[in-house]
This record gives sequence, C-alpha cells and structure tokens, in this order.
Amino acid sequence: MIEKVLKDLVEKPISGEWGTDGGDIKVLRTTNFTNEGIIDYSNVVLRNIDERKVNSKKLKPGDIIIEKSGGSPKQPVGRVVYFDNEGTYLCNNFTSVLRPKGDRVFSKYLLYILFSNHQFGFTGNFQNKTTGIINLQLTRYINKTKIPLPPLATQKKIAAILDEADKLRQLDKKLIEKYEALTQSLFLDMFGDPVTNKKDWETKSIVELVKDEKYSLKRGPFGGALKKEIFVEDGYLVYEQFHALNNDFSMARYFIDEKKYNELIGFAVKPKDIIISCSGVYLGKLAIVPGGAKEGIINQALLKVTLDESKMRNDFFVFHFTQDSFRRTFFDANRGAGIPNFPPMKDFKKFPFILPPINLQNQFSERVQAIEAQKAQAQQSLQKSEELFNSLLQKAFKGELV
DNA sequence: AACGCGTCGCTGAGGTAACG
DNA sequence: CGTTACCTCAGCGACGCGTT
Repeated sequence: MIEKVLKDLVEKPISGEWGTDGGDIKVLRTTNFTNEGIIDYSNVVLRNIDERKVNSKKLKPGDIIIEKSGGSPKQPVGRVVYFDNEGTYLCNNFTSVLRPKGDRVFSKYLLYILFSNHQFGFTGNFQNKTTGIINLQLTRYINKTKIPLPPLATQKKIAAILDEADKLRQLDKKLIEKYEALTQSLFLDMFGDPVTNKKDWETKSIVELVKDEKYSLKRGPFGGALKKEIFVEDGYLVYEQFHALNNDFSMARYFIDEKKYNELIGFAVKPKDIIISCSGVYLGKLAIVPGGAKEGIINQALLKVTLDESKMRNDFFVFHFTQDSFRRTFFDANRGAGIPNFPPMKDFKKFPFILPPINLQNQFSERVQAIEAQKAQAQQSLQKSEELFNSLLQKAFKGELV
C-alpha cells in the first residue's frame, strides 16, 4: 500500500476568522462539531468579516474542517468534520480548513482516515498542552501524518462502504429513539392525561398507595447526618441524584460503615424502591432501584417511595410521574425564584394520582417491558453497528479495506 | 499579515447549609 | 424536621497579543 504524507494531499491549510459581532457571514465553530464527522448547523453564529477575507477563506463542498484548539482531557484536539454545503460559510480561528487535492485523494475518504486518526488517538501525539486549553500542532501534524493511498477508484469504494456502515448505526440510533417515544405514548393511549383525567379513573393520594407512610415516603437525612468526614472507603452506598438520573446504578462515590448505616436505617433503599431527585436541573427524575443494587441509604437530595404494588405498580407510577402534564402541574406551580426544588411534602401527599384497575396496570407494565426488551435489542444492534463501523474504519486506516 | 499560544469567565450540575 | 436557597466545582468555549 502506497502511503503519502498528508501535506501532499491537501492545499495549504486555510486559517479561520473570528470576525466581529453583528455581521451576516456564517461562521462555524467547534460548537458546530459533532463526534461523528458531521456539522451541526443548529447554532451557527453570524459575524462581520472583511469581504476580501470572505472570498479567500470561504468554504467549499468537500472541505474538511479540523479542530486546532479546544478539546479536553478526555477528548484530544484534531476532530474533523466534513463540509458539504453550498452556502457561504467560514470557520473560526480554533479550526482550520484542509482542502483535499481532488486529483490525488477523494475527499470523503480522507475525512474517514483523519477521523480515525482522531478516534484512535493519534492526534494526541501532536498536542501542545501547558495549562487549560489544548492546541494542535497543525503544521507538524500535516508534515508527519501518513495517509494510506490506494487508487482514487478504490478510495471511493472505501468511502462508500464506510458511508453505508455509518448509515446503519444512525438507523439503530433512530430506532432506539422510536422505542422511547413509544413507551411515552403508550401511557397516554391506555390511561389518558393523568391530570385532566378524562377517563374518570378513581384517584388516590400517594399516602394511600405506599406500604406505610412512615418508612415508604422518605426524604434523605438532612443537616449534618451525612458529612464528608464520616465517609469510609467501602461499605454501604450513599445514593445520590445521579443514580436517579439515567437509571444508572453503576457509579459509587461515598460509603458509610455499618454503625452509621444502622443509625440511618430508616433511609435505606431496597430493590424496587423508587428514588426521586429532589432539586436542581434534574428535579423529578426518578428510577426504580434494580435487584442486586448495593445496599445503602439515600442522601438529602433524594426522595424514596416504596409503593404497595398490589395497588399501584412501579412502572405505572414512573410513567405517571414523567407525564408532561403531571410535571407541569406538580413542579412548575411550585417553582419559585431560586433553584427548583421538590414541592412541599404536604402538597405531594395531597396530589391525586389516577388509579386504573390493577390488571390494566399489569398490562401496561408488561407492554413497557416488552418495548424495553426491544429497545435493549436495538441497543445491542447499535453496539454491533458501532463496532462494525469502527473495525471498518480501522481496516481502512491500515489500508486493509478492499 | 498570519500564526501560535495561552486563561478566564460563564454556566450547568448537583450536593449542602441555613433557616424557621 | 422539613423547606428553601446557595455555593462549589469542573467542563467548555471564547480572543487578543506577542512572535514569526
């Protein structure tokens, strides 16, 4: 396989322009970069830029934009996106334009190679980091980076294969989104809007739906009960808001010892308990504690609800709770000037939950689980298509594809 | 004139203290 | 003890200036 230095395959890089506020020239920034090589046009700024510069630096379809400055410890600089747009666009100073020489290299092919360069961490060797911001040594990168270079026709084939693989994973992503929408609409289909309750279900307060009011409806320990000093290396887990956010129970930060745990036993969570985030941006996000979750207690920012599932099923509660209409009435009505907080307990205890017959709830629960199973399959499929894309990328990168 | 190089303010996230 | 509001931390994206 022939290899060529990147320098020989692109024109002299075109640096970006900041411009000044208030103009009408569209400028692409690193904000517009996605991690998939695609430009996100949803948030393009308009700037004032000298006409001569616009003419000399204007992007052309097939250009590759590379991120020179920015990044983070987890994400090296050197990300690339593909420009494929007829409009007048410039890019900003944190980026540079690499314009492929069309007679030597197929633009989309080069994009994928540079994309994998970043993906597999090679751009990391060309970083300059003193403090904070990270800069890409673009000249060195261009002079040193070797690109496997099959004939143009082969390059086109490779790009087409990667395009296909990319399409596949995008499809899987869409499928997952569809399943998510499906569970949301299922609740409305079966039970209607829980606030207006047009279907005239019986309603009950949360107090009537939990096992016993004293231990089943509990906010985490306040005041000095959970100070950093009492935390130990390992032991009983302190559940925090992030556990409730994405149903993610894999993270663990703080632990308490057995003595403390026994003191605070009233705040303990068991599998099937529901934990609800009580403040901040993620107010009201909730999760069902899974079987096998680590033993522990909730912190102050969480509310624990242990339902009597012969009356109300966990799944039903979760979806009732996440309905827009419920959230609007219950949370927004109580939102003051400060940061959002869970409304007063007395209001929560009064709030009417619709309570359809348990067999309908069971049906709902079963259907949700069926959809979740489908979604899990789609997620597996996504993982596979991601793997496929990456392995193809790797092969292309090594010059082994086609 | 263009390039390379650093840092700081904003804001999202979310845990924690003060207050009644 | 329950409610309300604040504080901290860290990620992230912006620009201007000295140097080539």
